[in-house]
Amino acid sequence: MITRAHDARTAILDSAERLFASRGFAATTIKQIAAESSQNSALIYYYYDSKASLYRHVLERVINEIRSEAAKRLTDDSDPESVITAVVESQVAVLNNRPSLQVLLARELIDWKAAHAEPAIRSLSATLFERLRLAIAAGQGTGAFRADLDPTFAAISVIAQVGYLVLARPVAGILLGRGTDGPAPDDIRRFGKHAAAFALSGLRGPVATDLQTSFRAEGGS
Amino acid sequence: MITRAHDARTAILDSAERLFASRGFAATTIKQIAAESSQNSALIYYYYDSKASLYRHVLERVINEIRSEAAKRLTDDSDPESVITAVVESQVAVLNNRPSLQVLLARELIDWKAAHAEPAIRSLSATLFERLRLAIAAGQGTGAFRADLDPTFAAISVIAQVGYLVLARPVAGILLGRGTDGPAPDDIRRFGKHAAAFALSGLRGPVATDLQTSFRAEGGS
DNA sequence: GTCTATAGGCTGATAGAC
DNA sequence: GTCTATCAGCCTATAGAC
Repeated sequence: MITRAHDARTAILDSAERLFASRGFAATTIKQIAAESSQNSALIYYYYDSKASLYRHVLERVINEIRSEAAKRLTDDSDPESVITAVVESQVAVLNNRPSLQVLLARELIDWKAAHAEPAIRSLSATLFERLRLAIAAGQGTGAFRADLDPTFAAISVIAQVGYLVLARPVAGILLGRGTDGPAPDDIRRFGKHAAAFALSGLRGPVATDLQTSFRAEGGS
Repeated sequence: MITRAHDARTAILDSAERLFASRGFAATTIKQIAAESSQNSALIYYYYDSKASLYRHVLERVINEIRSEAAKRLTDDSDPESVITAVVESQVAVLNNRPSLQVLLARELIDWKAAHAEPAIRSLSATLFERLRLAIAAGQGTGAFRADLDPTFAAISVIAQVGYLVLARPVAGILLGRGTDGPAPDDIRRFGKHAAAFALSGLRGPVATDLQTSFRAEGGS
């Protein structure tokens, strides 16, 4: 289960991930995966039932990595503002460290309407997203955040910012003057800081209430 | 140039747009397009040089529709806040009226890194996006918006919200309790209203004042 | 302009030697 | 486990009748 066999299996999975991410499922051939991983194309069918099965295994691994990366950054005792910052920072980290993860997920969304990833997305939704939503609702409860926003909509607005940078990478690159290769890693880091500040500012609302007179200068300190 | 010929040509274009949008370029075959449009598959090669050429024509038409739809909603004398609202509403309108337009653009981004759409995106960037960015900068100049945000980043945050709903449609659907088919048209309308409000709130900042000095009362909850 | 027929190439997948 | 050889089917694209 380990050593040579493990290596070949993993090499196939790695190459498949790269190619599925960069070209898409339909445009990637088994022979391309074999060549990229320096393995025999028939060996792919020894380890995986079909191209579709290989894709499902690739996707499963990607989803687990995204889940664990995100979970790692969320401690249980965070205040609402920290939760929001942590979520955005986690998006930036995944995006900068393993770009193909989110690209592959993006393709899954658009190519299969998330048919393979639906259980995983529901799971992430029930844990991570729900945590973000509850943090926003909690902030509204204490008066820290304006109460007239729908917490679910607001949570989507939080994740949408960096999410858009992933999904519309070439557009973001052009808008930032970097061309269609997309934003540079440092652009993404800086945009992440902006996104967190923008979201917090949007949540706090236009006027600090009498009960909640604390705010901090973002970007200045 | 009109009547029968025009009809066949347009029918091919229509079906190609639908199929390229829903399945992607590589997964769509010429015969599928022929069947969907009730035309002979060889006729497609009479009107278009190749599958790739047909795709480019489809994309060109889509881009022109997006551009004209967006331009229609932007008058020249709008104040900063109206510009932001108009941009978001224009996104919602396109998304609800012609969903395949933005899906096709999304696929172009991810499948070809916007290689075919780059000139159009640059053009849109130089007009529409620049207009949004300048509106934000103008608002900052009058003190209506907080000055510590990068106008380009802020403009991306504005368009990212509805943009994410398009690109991550199945995710948004799950998060909103609608399943992988994505948000309902009414969800999108309501989210559009939220997105404009959220963006304006984020831009206005925690205090409505022309002075950007702020109190330091950390952890004041 | 619209059709039938088909070429030529590549794809996913399998059989079977080692 | 890893390899070679190969098949059946589908794909884009073209030739040529009408």
